[in-house]
Amino acid sequence: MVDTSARPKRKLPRTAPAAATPEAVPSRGIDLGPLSERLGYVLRRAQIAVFQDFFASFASLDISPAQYSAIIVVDANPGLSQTQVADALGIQKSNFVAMVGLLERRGIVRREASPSDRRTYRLFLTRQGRVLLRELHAVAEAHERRIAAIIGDDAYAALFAPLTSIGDHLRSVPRD
Amino acid sequence: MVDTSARPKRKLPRTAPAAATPEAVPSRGIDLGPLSERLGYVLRRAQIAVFQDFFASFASLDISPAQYSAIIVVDANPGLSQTQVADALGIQKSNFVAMVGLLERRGIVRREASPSDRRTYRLFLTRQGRVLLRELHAVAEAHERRIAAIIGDDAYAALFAPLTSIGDHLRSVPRD
DNA sequence: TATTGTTATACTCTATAACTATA
DNA sequence: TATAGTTATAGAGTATAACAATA
Repeated sequence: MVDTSARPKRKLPRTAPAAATPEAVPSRGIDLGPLSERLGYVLRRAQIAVFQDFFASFASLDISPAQYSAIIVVDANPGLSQTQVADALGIQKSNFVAMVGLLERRGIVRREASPSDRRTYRLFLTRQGRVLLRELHAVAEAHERRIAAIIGDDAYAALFAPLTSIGDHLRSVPRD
Repeated sequence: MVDTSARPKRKLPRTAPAAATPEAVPSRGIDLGPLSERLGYVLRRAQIAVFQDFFASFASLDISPAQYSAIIVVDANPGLSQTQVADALGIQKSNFVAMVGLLERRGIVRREASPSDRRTYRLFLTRQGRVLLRELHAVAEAHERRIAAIIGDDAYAALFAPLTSIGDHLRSVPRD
């Protein structure tokens, strides 16, 4: 689930030379009407901007938001199965396979065969993965501070509770 | 730009029968560590939840968030060119072509040849489009009230300024 | 030369089905 | 029968290149 848009393209395009800036900035000279009072629109714009800053911040480490979240969950819960981590992140286990494979090839995550259930792998960070994670956290915190600087520390801190609440509770609300 | 993820698939899948619920809910039994203090993560989760509610709300009218935003901009700025509307929404003009075509075929938007510049079309809502827009706004407002009910009216109202600010200003912040 | 609308194309993310090997 | 990991595949969104008509 947690992923997308602001997406810098990884591979070099075959017919195209090189990506400039992803997710172009909407022009500000045109009346957006009631759009600025629609939370979905405002939320989406903010999320794209934050992800763009995230991508720019982590470009040198070549880590995406989705990878960062997976590394964090594996670190906080060593030994979880791929399915458990995928569920925790809200992504399909089938789509998680390639990501674990990549993190494993990069020496960040380790798959360990479970002794009790030979169908499952238990996931751990490698030592190198833990070192990387410290670095990632430092970059992420600078990124957070950059956002806080825009809107002020109090407004920044005040965003978490309502946004988390929306993410947690909206799905189950009945439609009328 | 403004669009995506929570995406109910429109067309019926060819190899697959039917989509159940898009963007699965992350399990809440696992420690997410510092992820819950990363604004990007929280923002993304909230945005997906809000878009899911939006899709559910507008399913019967078959209008996506991107279409809704385009209809609003055309209504608020009658006679803009496709390129201008695409720029205002932050989407590529090439990707806007199909959307205008669809809205035109559905009788919501009208393309009118510009008398002064024969390369451009001026976009307008049809009468039917304006009727639809009123309906869309009513549904959208119910959707907004549903969100406000989760976190309270004050917290809801307080989200707009900081989120808009982040969306407007983050892109131009220099990296260090 | 530059721009508008357009087509074609590639890549990413997401969702589902189906397979295998286990349980 | 059911589940874990995997593969294959389809659909949607987005980015770029290139073209014809026009400026």
